[in-house]
Amino acid sequence: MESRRPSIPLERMSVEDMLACIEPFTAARNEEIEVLARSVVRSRKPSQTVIIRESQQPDGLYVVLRGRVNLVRAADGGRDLILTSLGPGDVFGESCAVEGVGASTTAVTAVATDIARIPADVLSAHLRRDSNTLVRLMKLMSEKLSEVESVASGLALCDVEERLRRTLVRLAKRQGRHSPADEGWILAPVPTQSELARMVGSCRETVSRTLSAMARNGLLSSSGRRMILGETLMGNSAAP
Amino acid sequence: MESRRPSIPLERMSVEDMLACIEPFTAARNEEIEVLARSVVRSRKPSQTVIIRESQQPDGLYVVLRGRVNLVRAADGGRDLILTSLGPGDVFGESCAVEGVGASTTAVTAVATDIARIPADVLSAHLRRDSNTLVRLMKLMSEKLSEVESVASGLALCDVEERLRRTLVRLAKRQGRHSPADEGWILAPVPTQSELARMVGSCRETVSRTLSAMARNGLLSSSGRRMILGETLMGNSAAP
DNA sequence: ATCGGCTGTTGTATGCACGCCACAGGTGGT
DNA sequence: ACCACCTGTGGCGTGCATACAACAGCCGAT
Repeated sequence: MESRRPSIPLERMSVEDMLACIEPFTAARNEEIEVLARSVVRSRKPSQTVIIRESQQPDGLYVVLRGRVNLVRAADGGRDLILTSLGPGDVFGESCAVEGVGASTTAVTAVATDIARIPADVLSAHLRRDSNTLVRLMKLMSEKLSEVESVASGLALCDVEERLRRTLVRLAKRQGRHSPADEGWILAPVPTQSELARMVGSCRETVSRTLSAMARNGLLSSSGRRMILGETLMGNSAAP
Repeated sequence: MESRRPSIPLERMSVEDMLACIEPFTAARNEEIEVLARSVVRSRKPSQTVIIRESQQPDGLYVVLRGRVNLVRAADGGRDLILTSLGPGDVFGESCAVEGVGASTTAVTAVATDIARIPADVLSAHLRRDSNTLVRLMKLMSEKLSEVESVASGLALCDVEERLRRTLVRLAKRQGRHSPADEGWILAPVPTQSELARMVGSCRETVSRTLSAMARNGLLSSSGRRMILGETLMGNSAAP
């Protein structure tokens, strides 16, 4: 959910500095940051680890320091949909602050990931004292809502190619970097094709076919774990 | 978003009483309710009136008093998706409280509708003074998020019949009433089939066919603007 | 009233996008 | 160098959208 790109990786910063530079804490008072920092628990999770389970109350607010975490809805039959893909600086588990409702999605690491946890009671106490954080948390939620609405409307109104386009653009804007030399955006490491398929609500085979077609048409070029998105793709950001 | 069912219709209550009994204001102090009430503007809108336009900042928080309002994402080509359908007691336009982000959906009346508006500046001032409302507003948003996530995952993972089932159940639980005599839930007035189609991301014809099939199998029975959903349908509320 | 048009609702055929199965390379990680 | 996990491709079945057609209620116009 973040566009900031700190010069030092988050996992090597002090806990205080880390908190101070991520939403929703950027406007919190210093003493509040210190109170929070004292309770933060950091840990490293292997790939495919479930951190929060759907419909259960999360035990705190989590911050992704390194790696990637997917927010997922699963159906019986093994199929599922990745609703959001979170990278360094993003937070999840906000619903621990809202009493009475469990988490709406399952959070599972896509790769080996470093995370930080702020215990639920510590966060709640902080929110009661500092409404700046509360407002910013609400802003985060409204951005997330808008994103999920885009996913939903895309599924209903667009074909696979269009959905894939938008997903790649979103990923590039958040995690990629612009490269004038290659006149495009570099996206690395690219998620696997089956992961992309679970993001756009399709199957691996179709994603493979569609990506090849887009590469043929000069919209992108991929090699190994790198992908370069042409400027043509990045143009349209308005999304139904 | 509400399950309360007041004995008196909202549009006939005093503004103060009306505010006091809807979320997110149920925990607001009395003097705050009065301050808000002084600025509330009520109005009646004909069917198909656009109240809030996507990507534009709403001019206030709206309350549905009577009728129905759809939150919609439109694509070029006339096709669109109804993400949420709001009835009496529901609110929309929360994003007027979050600076910097426009509305994520267009709000349009489905039928002739009475609404009340709380101007954006009055609401913001109130939120700064009373964090109870802020917290409840956040809870509303998280419920909405969860609902939209259900829509998205349904579109990706379920066929039309299953999506229609869930949509009907949602509508019945929110607006319908239980009738032991008919051993089922009475849903009246039912949205038109084309409206249902826009809710489940399908087309009018398919909805018609699917409803007939469900009626044949005894899952529901419909006559005119009334529909009775059998207990069988209402059972499963857990949703991927 | 009567007529015509308009809007909303339901039913039936055709075509296509895309999901599923199967198999063959290719690639990265340890 | 191995093995597990990716990726590319062909074929096939089908759910569902597109399109066409028919009918009922509603309203204003004459």
